[in-house]
Amino acid sequence: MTCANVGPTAVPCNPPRSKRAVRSSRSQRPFHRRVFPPSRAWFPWPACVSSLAAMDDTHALIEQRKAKLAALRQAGRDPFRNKFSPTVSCAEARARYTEDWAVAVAGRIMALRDMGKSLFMDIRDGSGRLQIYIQKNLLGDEEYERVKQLDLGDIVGVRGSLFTTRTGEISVRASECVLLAKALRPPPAKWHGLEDTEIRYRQRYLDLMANPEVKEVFRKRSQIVRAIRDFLHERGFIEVETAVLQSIPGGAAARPFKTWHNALGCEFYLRIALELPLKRLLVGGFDRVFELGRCFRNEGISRRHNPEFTMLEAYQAYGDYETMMELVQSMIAYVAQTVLGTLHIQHRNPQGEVVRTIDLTPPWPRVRYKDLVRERLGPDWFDLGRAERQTRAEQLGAEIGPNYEDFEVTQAVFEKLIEPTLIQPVFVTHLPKELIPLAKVSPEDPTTVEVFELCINGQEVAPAYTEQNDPIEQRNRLEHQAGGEQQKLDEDFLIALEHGMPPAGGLGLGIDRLCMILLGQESIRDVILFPQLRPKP
RNA sequence: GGGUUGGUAGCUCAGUCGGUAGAGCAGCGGCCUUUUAAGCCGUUGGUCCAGGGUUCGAGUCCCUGCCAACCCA
Repeated sequence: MTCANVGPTAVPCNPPRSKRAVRSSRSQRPFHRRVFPPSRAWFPWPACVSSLAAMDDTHALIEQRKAKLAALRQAGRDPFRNKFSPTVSCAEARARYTEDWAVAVAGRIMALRDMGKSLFMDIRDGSGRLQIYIQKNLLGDEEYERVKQLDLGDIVGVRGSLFTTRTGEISVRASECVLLAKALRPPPAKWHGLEDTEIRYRQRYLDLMANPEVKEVFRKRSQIVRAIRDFLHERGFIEVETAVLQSIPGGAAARPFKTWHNALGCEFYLRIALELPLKRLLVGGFDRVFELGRCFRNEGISRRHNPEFTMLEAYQAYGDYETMMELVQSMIAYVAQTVLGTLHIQHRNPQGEVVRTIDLTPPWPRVRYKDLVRERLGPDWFDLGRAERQTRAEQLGAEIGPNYEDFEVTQAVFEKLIEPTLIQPVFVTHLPKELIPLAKVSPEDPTTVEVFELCINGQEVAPAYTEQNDPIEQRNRLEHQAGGEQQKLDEDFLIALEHGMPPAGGLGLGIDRLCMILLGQESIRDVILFPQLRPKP
């Protein structure tokens, strides 16, 4: 739909930082206390959410529909049928049109054009739209009057034969038109679509009903996920499903959601990453595994952040970060080609103008972190004194904490100034080892680690490492990360590593963000069917 | 958490300087048997987000709250 300028992420991140922390770790923001004032006693819906949903059921529009419902029941007509079997979908009927073809179709009434003794009706099913033509002399007076009682939004089944109207539109000349489900509430719109963002997100069904392009986004999202699965299966990966409830949330630095198991009488956390269980599976002998799963982080909500989001993590034994580089590059190119039929992704603004084109044609450039920093911030950046660097960073607009180490200062500037400019895909490699304590040190430059961060559209989309498989080193790092809180150590994971984990490459990929990029959506809410909003009081 | 913008009929939106609450579509009643944003005539529909305040008088000005979007943390 739309795509505006991509702002900087500008969230200074404190190490240790996990690869899986695709979403920058953010400061805890307590939500407003939730207030539940006494509900109005006459109000029938406990969770009234919008003016549309809040239509009191004594509203005239609802009253009229209920009256029609009652009349139907009185006449012995069931307004909610159990079954009607269409022989074709609306799209099929149009695509495979032959004159006088007898069909049965079903769908929601989207438009009614009453001509007196005949009327036209547009119905829509999951496949698309189809016009129905209803004539009084074909149906008989009684049935015709019943059809005239139908409302926009009702779901009907129609039998008849195909023909083409004078203006060339494929239509069904109805011999029968039965109500399958009465809509008691009016549909949101006719041609404006539904624009109220709050109703769009809270009552997504209305959004899908009113805005075909929204439906297309989610259809494509489904195809994207499917293409990812196909690609990985083709490469010999197996898909697994690991536990969402964890007693120690690991694999990233993020605040978890807490929950409680009644029978076990203990606390659980919703997982914040998929990493640790998948590595256990490497130890167990699955050499290529992936999981597409929901992760949960108890942090802020924004255009780029939803509390629950979908991650892909893939691990390949006997691979390294370069293996994963090839993997993710091929995968995203495959997905784009398969789902979109192109490697050139156009992002448009609300006016429909192309604001940028992302070229996913492989190979994507690789650049070392330090080289990129020198190029953008000056060749002498790493030769500056501590104070001088901080001063320059602040001049450049980065927020620098008082106790920042040198690498943190650099990273803050990187995230604020460099990352947002990385629109075309690029692998930023060899990050300073302090920044990512969970990857393996690079033999060629021991101040860096074997990692990459894939940046597209000004955001980090997919980080990958050569995975740490030294259990002693891993324990040191995790202990450091836990800050001495032993209960946060996933002891079983460390024991697993002690049994020997093959050298491996690991990849994390934010599916929601990938969808944003591929589908040109500027808000994560537009690629998540039911984004989290504050519950209405 | 901070800033900005917004919340008016079922939907999309106007509402001037503070002076009777508006339009299109939807709905309802008519006319119309190939229309398609059908058309024509008539018509119903409002807790102007909520609560305070200023004022003779508030959709409009002020304060507080709620919800959302965007920007920033």
